[in-house]
Amino acid sequence: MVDLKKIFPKFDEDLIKQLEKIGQVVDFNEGDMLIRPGQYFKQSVLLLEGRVKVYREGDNGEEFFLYYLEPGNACALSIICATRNETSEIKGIAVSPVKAFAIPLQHMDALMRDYRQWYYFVLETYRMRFEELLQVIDQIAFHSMDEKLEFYLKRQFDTLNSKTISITHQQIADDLNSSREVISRLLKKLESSKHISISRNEITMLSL
Amino acid sequence: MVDLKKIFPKFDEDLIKQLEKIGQVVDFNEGDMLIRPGQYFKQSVLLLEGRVKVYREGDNGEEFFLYYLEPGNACALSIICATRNETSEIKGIAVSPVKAFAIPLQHMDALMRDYRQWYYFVLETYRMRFEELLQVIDQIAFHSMDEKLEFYLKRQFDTLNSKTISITHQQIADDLNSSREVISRLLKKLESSKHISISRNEITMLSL
DNA sequence: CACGCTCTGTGATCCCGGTCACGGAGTTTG
DNA sequence: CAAACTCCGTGACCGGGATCACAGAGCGTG
Repeated sequence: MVDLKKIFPKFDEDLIKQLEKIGQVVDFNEGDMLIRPGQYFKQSVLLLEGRVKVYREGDNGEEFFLYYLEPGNACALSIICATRNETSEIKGIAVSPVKAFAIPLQHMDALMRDYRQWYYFVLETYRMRFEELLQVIDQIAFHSMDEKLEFYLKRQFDTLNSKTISITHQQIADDLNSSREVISRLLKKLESSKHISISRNEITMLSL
Repeated sequence: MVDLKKIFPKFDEDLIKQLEKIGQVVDFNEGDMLIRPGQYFKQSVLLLEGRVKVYREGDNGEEFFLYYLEPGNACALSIICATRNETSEIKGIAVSPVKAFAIPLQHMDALMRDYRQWYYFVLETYRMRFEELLQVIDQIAFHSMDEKLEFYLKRQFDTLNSKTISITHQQIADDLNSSREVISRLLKKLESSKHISISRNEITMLSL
């Protein structure tokens, strides 16, 4: 059994016990698509281990990186869509092996009613994601490519919690819905201004 | 007293009575700023009459139109920020005289616990706004100016529920964080392709 | 080691959209 | 009605970023 208490320290014993009773652990491999565009959620999903990259998908198959889900996070949409049986056009891909905790949607009412910490958690989840979307909008509404790139890199270093990340210029271009050449050029600029250093398949932060 | 029941038909008698007991009606004039960037919410706000235009604000005072709040809507952020005493950088301006219903945040716990319809409402509010933000991201991430403009116009016609809207090209440009000249030119194109017709301070939809 | 693959660097070109400059049309105020 | 202001139309220009074309660099595999 997984230690829910460690990953969700704010939940008290009662709630943990209840969750353990009604939910179950699900495993995914790296590269699996946890959240499919247009899918109906039948359960809420809490992330226990691993990392999930969440994209918005455009009409012609373009992708735009939104945010990462990490252990202790819930897929905000799974909670809400779950409560209403709605669908949504986002895509979530495991970028490492993932353990998740699935809670069938029919228990949401009772959890909400009986456990204040649960609805705090749900609301907080939503607030955070909302905030994050607003920041994404900032970037693409008000900033030019070089600033978007910097913001993107900061988030990567930050959430991956490392000074170097393994990624190709093409992948960055995809995440930002731009093109490789542009990203390469801008990375060069960041390198010559001593903010990062570049090598094949890798970018390491010097100072941002 | 306002007829809450008419505006929130999904709420049952008990909930309505409770809301009437703990909340109060607040009036705003056209042009008033209901939601200020950086403000702390002390209450949740439900909209009873009028319309509120919600913007994201950039670092240098730019604005970007996000969505309208209409009667029956709640300011999603006021609900959540309220529960956590957080702030957020969005701006809401009354575009007509507004009646709102304010509920002090200390009652949220009880409402959530005691009234299933209330938390359905809160979650649904959030889901809708989330969805709307995602659509905004679509527009600015994947589409060019003419498509953004079309999307923008559609939303205006749609939410204002009218074939003609009163607005200047400059205002549209501001809402889309673009410039008047560009908007004028694109509107001209839409006019010559018989999708809209233009006159001073007014745009009327022909077919979109 | 040679070949092939993926990833990166760089110039040339093009186009959308932002900016500048200006004139005219419509509306309001004295 | 004349002046002043707001709103709109349009040409000229410029720059960021998308696209194309190609070369070289790094790395794996037979």
